[in-house]
Amino acid sequence: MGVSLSASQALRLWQQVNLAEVHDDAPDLSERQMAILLTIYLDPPPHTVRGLAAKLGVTKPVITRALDTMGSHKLVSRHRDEADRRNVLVKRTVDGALYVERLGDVIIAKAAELPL
Amino acid sequence: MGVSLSASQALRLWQQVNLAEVHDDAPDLSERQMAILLTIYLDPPPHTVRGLAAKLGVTKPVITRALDTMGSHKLVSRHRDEADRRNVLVKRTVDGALYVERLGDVIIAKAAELPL
DNA sequence: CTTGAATGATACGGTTCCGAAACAAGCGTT
DNA sequence: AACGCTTGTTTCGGAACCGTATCATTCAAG
Repeated sequence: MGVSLSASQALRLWQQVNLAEVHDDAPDLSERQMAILLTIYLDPPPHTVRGLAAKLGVTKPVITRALDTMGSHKLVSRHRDEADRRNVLVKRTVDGALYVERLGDVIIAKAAELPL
Repeated sequence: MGVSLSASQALRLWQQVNLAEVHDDAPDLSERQMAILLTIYLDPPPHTVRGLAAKLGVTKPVITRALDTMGSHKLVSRHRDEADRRNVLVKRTVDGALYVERLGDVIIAKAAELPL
């Protein structure tokens, strides 16, 4: 169970992927935005503002603002929960799925290049 | 040569490490700041503003501002190059080394927890 | 109904960041 | 000394983000 990494490999991987992301034209996401985006795409729905805030250990406005920004980039979308109209359900988008998929490819590629 | 990751593992690793970083009290670094910090700590010196800008593919003010912020957090330090006083040499700090070391530990731990 | 709790969004003052342009300082050559 | 060239910083208006507090809407229970 698990993937074994040396300290050198772990940090080099982090550097290489971050360098690749910075080099790209893709929108630079903050750590918080990245955590939100990946949680939406990896964890089972539904995803609410409150739930995301709890999972990240941050306040609700942080989530609202991050969704504003990522929504303007079409990475996520918001919909009222018709069952309980207080809730906002955060959902995936085509662009967001492409972004996440591409990120995964970069991580895999950089991991494959790591020296032993 | 290299570490083999599935798409699911790669993305889950990225999520878990980002979640851990967000949850921490440690200063939230942007992707660019992270790339700079790791380059300073992993790549051989000397590190200049111009060199970092070239490696990241960004303009010099981006580096200056990132060094301002990270310097205020004591993660890096700046020193004039006495051989050529136009240059600024970016150097490591004790706090920065601790930050990087801790990050490496988190990555290793999260990688070890990945399901097959 | 009305009240209270829950959920998201918004307002506020302050900080950081952006890209582009202008600036300041140091070097090397003449 | 004076000129270009390199290096790093600063400035500018505009945007994003922070934490705290407040607001608006909705639900659910009395």
